[in-house]
Amino acid sequence: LCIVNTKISAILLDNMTTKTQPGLAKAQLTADVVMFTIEDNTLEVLLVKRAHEPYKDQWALPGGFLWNGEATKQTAERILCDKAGVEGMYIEQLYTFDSPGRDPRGQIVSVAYFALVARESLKINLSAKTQHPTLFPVASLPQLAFDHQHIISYAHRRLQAKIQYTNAVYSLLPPAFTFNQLQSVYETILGRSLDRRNFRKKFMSLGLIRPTGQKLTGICFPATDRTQPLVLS
Amino acid sequence: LCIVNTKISAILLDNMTTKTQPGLAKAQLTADVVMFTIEDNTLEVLLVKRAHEPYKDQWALPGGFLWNGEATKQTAERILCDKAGVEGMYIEQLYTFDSPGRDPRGQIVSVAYFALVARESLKINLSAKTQHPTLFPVASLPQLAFDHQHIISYAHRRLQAKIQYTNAVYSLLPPAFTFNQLQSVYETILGRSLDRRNFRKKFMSLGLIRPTGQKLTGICFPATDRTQPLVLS
DNA sequence: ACAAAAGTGTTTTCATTACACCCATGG
DNA sequence: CCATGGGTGTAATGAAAACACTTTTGT
Repeated sequence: LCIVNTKISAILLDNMTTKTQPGLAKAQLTADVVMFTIEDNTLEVLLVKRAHEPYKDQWALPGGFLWNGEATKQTAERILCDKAGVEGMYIEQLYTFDSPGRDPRGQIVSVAYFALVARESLKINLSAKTQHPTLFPVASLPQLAFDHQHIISYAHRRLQAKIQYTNAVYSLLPPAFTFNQLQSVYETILGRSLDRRNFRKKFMSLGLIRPTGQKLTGICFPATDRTQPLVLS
Repeated sequence: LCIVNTKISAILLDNMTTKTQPGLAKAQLTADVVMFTIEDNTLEVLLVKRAHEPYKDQWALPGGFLWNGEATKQTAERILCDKAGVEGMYIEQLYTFDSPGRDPRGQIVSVAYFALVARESLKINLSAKTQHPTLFPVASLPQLAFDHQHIISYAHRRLQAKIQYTNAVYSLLPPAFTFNQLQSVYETILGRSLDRRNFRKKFMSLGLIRPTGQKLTGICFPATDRTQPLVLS
């Protein structure tokens, strides 16, 4: 199997400069976004209803084809801005999905992104053009188009891993929040309950939280400079 | 900025089914592979010499365009097989690089893979077609084409993180190896020295190593079933 | 026999887990 | 006054880090 390819690879190398040989894939690139938010202690993801075939009228991740000169991350941000009216959200590349056959229209490769947005800053745009963007609880998703169910599972696992070693979770919260709200976000994402005292101890030792001093209302601000741990007052 | 896009996004949505609108990017997809190996306590990466413009005669990661019906992972494996004569290596998707301008020929998106191969199983193919595949120490790379320097740095960081929680590093070793060889691989990748006793203790407690009993030669086999810890004899 | 590499245990420190009662608020 | 939610500390466990001498092998 290995040796047979030698000859063919010569064609490939020529292709790298001529760019117009048969056999070369005419893959198309899309960006799909898994946008998470939290509402009523439930982890939710933004879906849209497909207006066209394939998978017409089924729910799907918001996504779209790249524009000229655009990076996939910009595509993802643009799409999210259109559907959810939110800019400057936390967004990162998740994985590139490219199994042949994942899209019946042909070889369509999707660079998936995952985004975190606080529910408060979401302004979902329900005009006819936006394909009815809707939040669904991750725990009870409808039937999804393409391999989007798989992409969401992957994103959920990434999110669970990510909150263990980063402060990305702040993106899901308003600028000021209580310790219990923070813990509740963790519990929601991880799907299990955590010990209140240990949770507080851990977070305090990380120096990522600054107490506001507003004791009775129990409000904490996220550290403004998140690279530099802040001293407790 | 956000609202202006609403109108344009309607065009995009139509495009999603018609597929032939102006403004849509005609991006091309390539796979590039960062193949690591270890030789003489040095971490090395496989590079090829570009035969054509752009960056003619400069060193670059082995890579190539997708074929029809091929997944990018297959592309990466095929390329590695051509240049390094190795099949069944450890390979995983690294990241997708797509900054506009990364390739002067136009919008060329690269799905980067990273691979680990034991030096012994490498049979580098030096025919004229293979662009002189050569191993370079990661610590002293030549000037590289495109953003390949950046991709290699990213891969190196991923490798450093990965060996902390997986046994992927076995792919860099022959089937039988000594404890010190194993430790040496870790030290090479991490770029710092580790305590011999703690290293052995840690690995033994993980149950991922099986002693061969061949005490004087000090050979250990990697566990054949790596999901099931093995009992020590 | 000398030098270089391989083998071996103990102690300390730190992070993680488990666990229960008091206080304040609002109805 | 009762129920709910918010606040707090200690003890046990387990993992990680620091640390030095003996044995073996090859020259």
